[in-house]
Amino acid sequence: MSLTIAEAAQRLGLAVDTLRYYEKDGLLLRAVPRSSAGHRRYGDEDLRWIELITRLRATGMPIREVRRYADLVRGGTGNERERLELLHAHREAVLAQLAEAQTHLAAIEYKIDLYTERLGAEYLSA
Amino acid sequence: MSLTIAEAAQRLGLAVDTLRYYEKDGLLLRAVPRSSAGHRRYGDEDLRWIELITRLRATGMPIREVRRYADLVRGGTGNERERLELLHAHREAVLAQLAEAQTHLAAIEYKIDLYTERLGAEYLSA
DNA sequence: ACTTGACCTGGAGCGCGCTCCAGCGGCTTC
DNA sequence: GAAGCCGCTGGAGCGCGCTCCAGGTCAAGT
Repeated sequence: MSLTIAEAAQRLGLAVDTLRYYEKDGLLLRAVPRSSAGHRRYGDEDLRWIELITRLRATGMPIREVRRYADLVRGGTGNERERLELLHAHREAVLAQLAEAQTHLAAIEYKIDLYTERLGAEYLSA
Repeated sequence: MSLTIAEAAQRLGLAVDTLRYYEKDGLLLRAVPRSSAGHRRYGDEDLRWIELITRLRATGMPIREVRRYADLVRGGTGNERERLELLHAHREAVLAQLAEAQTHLAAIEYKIDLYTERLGAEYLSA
């Protein structure tokens, strides 16, 4: 029902240091609850939230903007429009970045084709 | 026919410092030719090469691997297969990265839909 | 002759996002 | 009760990819 930091890290594919860093840096919705020994216990909600911000990070959102989003959610009801705007802007940025990457990829693939052709010819002439 | 570093930077969308840095770091195929005053003059080939490595960079290839590729090309004929392997591996990495980004994006869009719905309901009830 | 401005070099500095470390506390196992 | 192990904290350190700076050279304009 609740995981140690090592278990959470493994499940999320993050380092334990990263989990502590995210918490210290205000990226989480709350201070993660502690056991009697003062050890963190990650609950389902913590895990789901961290999964979401991991997706934001993995699509290029900077830490500081993730924090802004977390601040909004922590702020409670009433700023949904702002949250939506933030996510929407990020979506647009990701789409633009994907399109750009595809253009670059096409150029790189063209280069690959040139080499493949060249090596094919060499192979035939050998 | 040949450009100053400022002109080259503008055309390539890079900073002049970045151009000098790339050269110092061995990412270019040759030392860029100089004017009598010792100022760099970028020729067409220089520009085309930098354009290519900019695409590699923009798709996430680390500097050190760009250098490896440049080393190969500088090495002359005979290592085409290695070059091809490097580019091919990069292509695979980019494709994987694009696929992953799309998965993350879908999850983020789901979240956006939730907010949109919520705000829509609020609008109707207002 | 002097100013201006673009460029040069070597090297320091920086923002980002972690990652590592020392020193310590507290369960569990023998 | 000693040893091992996991986790804690605050803070330093690091790799990446630039970016900035001081101090200097050179060519052109006035």
